[in-house]
Amino acid sequence: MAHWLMKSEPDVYGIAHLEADGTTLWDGIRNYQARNFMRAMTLGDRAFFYHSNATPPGIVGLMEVVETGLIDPSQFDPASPYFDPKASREAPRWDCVRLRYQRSFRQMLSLASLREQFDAEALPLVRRGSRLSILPVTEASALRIYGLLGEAP
DNA sequence: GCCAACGTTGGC
DNA sequence: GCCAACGTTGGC
Repeated sequence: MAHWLMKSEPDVYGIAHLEADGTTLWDGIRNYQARNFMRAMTLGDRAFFYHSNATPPGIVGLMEVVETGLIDPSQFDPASPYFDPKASREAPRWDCVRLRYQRSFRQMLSLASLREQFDAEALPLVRRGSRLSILPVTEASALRIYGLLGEAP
């Protein structure tokens, strides 16, 4: 069971939306490195839900991977902002996973706090200018994150 | 609004 | 294949 961190803007799709929906398709990822991390996910993996473009940005909750290897349907939809004219049903380019809401943490763990606790090697998220919307989290870093939050793993 | 990081595109 | 220009993400 691996840990990941996945970013979403709370105004677009925040943890409150996921809590209401129960599960969600993590679609619209159009970055190959992020896509490849999704491909590496396995059932039962955990993902920290991170609010980006928020004030402050930070980790707000926890999700579980419940389906893997799904084709992202938005790439075929001309009306979608994620439409990709280079993708076809015969040769899809983007896939995604399904995530289930697990819980919201009692407090947010802000990026500023994470920067006090981790260097970029231990948690690449804290690197200045980091843009990747999906990142792996080592088990050591995951345990420390739970500890800082006062939450059980 | 500015800037850092970095992927993509296109000219050659 | 190189590289400059451009676009996007996202923090501050």
